[in-house]
Amino acid sequence: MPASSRPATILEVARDAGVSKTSVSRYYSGERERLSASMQQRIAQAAERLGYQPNPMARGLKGGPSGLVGMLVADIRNPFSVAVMHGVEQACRRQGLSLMVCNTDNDPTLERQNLALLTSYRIEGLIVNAAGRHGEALAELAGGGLPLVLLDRSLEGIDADEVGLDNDQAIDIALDHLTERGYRRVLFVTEPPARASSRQARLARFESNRAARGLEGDILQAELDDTTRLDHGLSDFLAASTRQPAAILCGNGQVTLAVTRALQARQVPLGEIGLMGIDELDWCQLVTPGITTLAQPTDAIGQAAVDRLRARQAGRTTPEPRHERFIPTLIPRASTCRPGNKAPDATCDETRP
Amino acid sequence: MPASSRPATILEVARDAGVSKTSVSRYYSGERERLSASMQQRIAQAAERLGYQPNPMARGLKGGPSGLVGMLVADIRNPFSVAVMHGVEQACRRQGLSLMVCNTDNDPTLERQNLALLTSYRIEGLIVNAAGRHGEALAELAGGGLPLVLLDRSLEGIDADEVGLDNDQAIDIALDHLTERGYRRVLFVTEPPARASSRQARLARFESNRAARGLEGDILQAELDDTTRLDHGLSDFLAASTRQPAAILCGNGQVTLAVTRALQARQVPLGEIGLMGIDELDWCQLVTPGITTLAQPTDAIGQAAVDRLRARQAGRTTPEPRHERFIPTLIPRASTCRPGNKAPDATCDETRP
DNA sequence: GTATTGAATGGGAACGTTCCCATCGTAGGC
DNA sequence: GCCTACGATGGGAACGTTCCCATTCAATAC
Repeated sequence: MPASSRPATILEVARDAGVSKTSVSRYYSGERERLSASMQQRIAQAAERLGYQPNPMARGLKGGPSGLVGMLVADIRNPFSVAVMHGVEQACRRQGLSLMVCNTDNDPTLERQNLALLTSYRIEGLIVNAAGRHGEALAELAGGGLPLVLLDRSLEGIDADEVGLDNDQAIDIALDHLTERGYRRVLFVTEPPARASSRQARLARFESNRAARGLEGDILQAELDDTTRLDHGLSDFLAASTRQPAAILCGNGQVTLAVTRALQARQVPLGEIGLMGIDELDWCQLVTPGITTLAQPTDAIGQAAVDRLRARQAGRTTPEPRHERFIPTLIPRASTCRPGNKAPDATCDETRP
Repeated sequence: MPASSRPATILEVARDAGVSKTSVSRYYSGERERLSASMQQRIAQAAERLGYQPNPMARGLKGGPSGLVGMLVADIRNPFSVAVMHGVEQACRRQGLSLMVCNTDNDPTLERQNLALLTSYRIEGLIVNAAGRHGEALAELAGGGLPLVLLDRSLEGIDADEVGLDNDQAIDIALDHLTERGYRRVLFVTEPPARASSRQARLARFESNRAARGLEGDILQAELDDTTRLDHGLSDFLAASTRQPAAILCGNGQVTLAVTRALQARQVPLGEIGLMGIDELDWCQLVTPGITTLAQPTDAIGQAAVDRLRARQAGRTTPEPRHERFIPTLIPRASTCRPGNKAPDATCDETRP
């Protein structure tokens, strides 16, 4: 409590308790049981009296465990990333770990800088959701023994644990749903997949399975701030879809936002033109008539990432890298409800499911 | 580049370059100019060769500047917090500072823990957006000389710099707008203001100025997960508003979300019943017919917070704590457009402004 | 030519920990 | 009753920096 300007050191506590600094150190380093009861008590009292708090800097210098986990997030403004981050955070807390998050704003330079920052703080594990340039730096770290988990991404040349959505299943569920609702043409809209493996995976699955299901369709790749391109792509698709019921499938939440804006701008009636998105967002329920989504189990994903990290930390051996894939939950709403749908299910009756 | 398992130390660089560790230290501590050209070059080469990177732990131990700024965020899932955080981050980057963010999930215990974590890493400044319990700990830190900026909150007994919305002006702008659009009754919906000063400020201003403008109205305080209470409050207000054009003013973005959900559940026609929110969100434009909001300049707020921090760091003296208040921008949409509005402005003509 | 300066550089002690090793009892085995 | 061993404790050397101080050397002032 007596918060002098300079925090108390282990030596001061030791003096105050009349013991050696080694004993105090032991008390705080998980060797508490090795100490006699009376000593434990004296140390506890002295520490309380002086408001002692171990200095992680000094601890980290000497090489002790830091209890720190690092996380690299590509875009902190993406609600999906935040949701997963929240899951990671909770999981860390349960394990007594601290989390240090860095946002890279999709900038490879920042990515590298933040990576340097995190490693310099001696993190014990790293969860990466960042882009993909500079994979070498990551590979190097992983090679050096740092437990590494790739979140929603895989990186070429890196053989690390991965945690994320089961992209194939997600696309299948989406196509099933759209087919069942009577749509015969589907446009898949995605951000440029070059740097994000999950985009690639979704795109690839869409390409290979669309035709197999007898669906017509197309693909639109666009940077989301390039509204012109997006608009044109959507127009073309809509123009070509006068004969068959058509739907749009959005590759992630950001895409859903951009597409919904574009559709609203041209006053496209949702439902008649189907709209479906991967990632559930606050507002999908609110936009008339409600947008059908595939919700990712973000908490579970975060938890799984931390679990993988711990497993790596514990096991001296380096077992097969493990890939954990989660199945999304379909949240059907009226944006995928054709007016003339012959086999309407319950969802299609109400406006707000 | 040669990433040996253990990172290179300053001593190794010194040996490799054939100079003393002191010189290398100087090279990395901003005293580079004091070194001769040839020495600078030799050090740079050696460092490059060995992949040297100063160890912030050791640096922090010795008491040198950490270049670290800490930030405590009450709720990372609140888009407003994230937006400000992003502003802070950018500002830090420009100043060459690193940012360490901790989410407290509105939990006082976590708040205390994270505070301990941040201070133990020798942060040079702290930006706080957290609740309000444990103000003593903060006061203590500020008293100890740590530059402190309160973000969107003020805390009793703490005389620190504050940055945030000009709550009085915000409420005034909102009331002006609603009046102008012809609404005569206004319900102000807010989360419990006990712990957040900005909620208190908005509430107080609403209470004092509503009547002064000749508006009828009421106040609804509710926890947002208590949907029953929210529903009842809204029903009561709507039931009592049959004679006069009525509008709902939401105290922040979270409230806007909850209220919009509740209104949609009871199929209230937006516009006829006015709806307006403080905080601009992705989807406010998308929900039919568009929700009028007051947008906060989040980037500017984040930047200002960092500016305050720097000013404190620089000035040895402790000048008056300064309060910086930002004016929001009105984004008028059709949710505040009465069908029978006598003096419609441009906005009311289009569906999606 | 000597004294004075100041710039460029280096040596070594801290910073607060952890951890290896040494020391001290004391209990158990003979 | 002595030796062994083990449990409890303490001393001191690291860890990688920074920073105070000392040293060197050349240039300038007398």
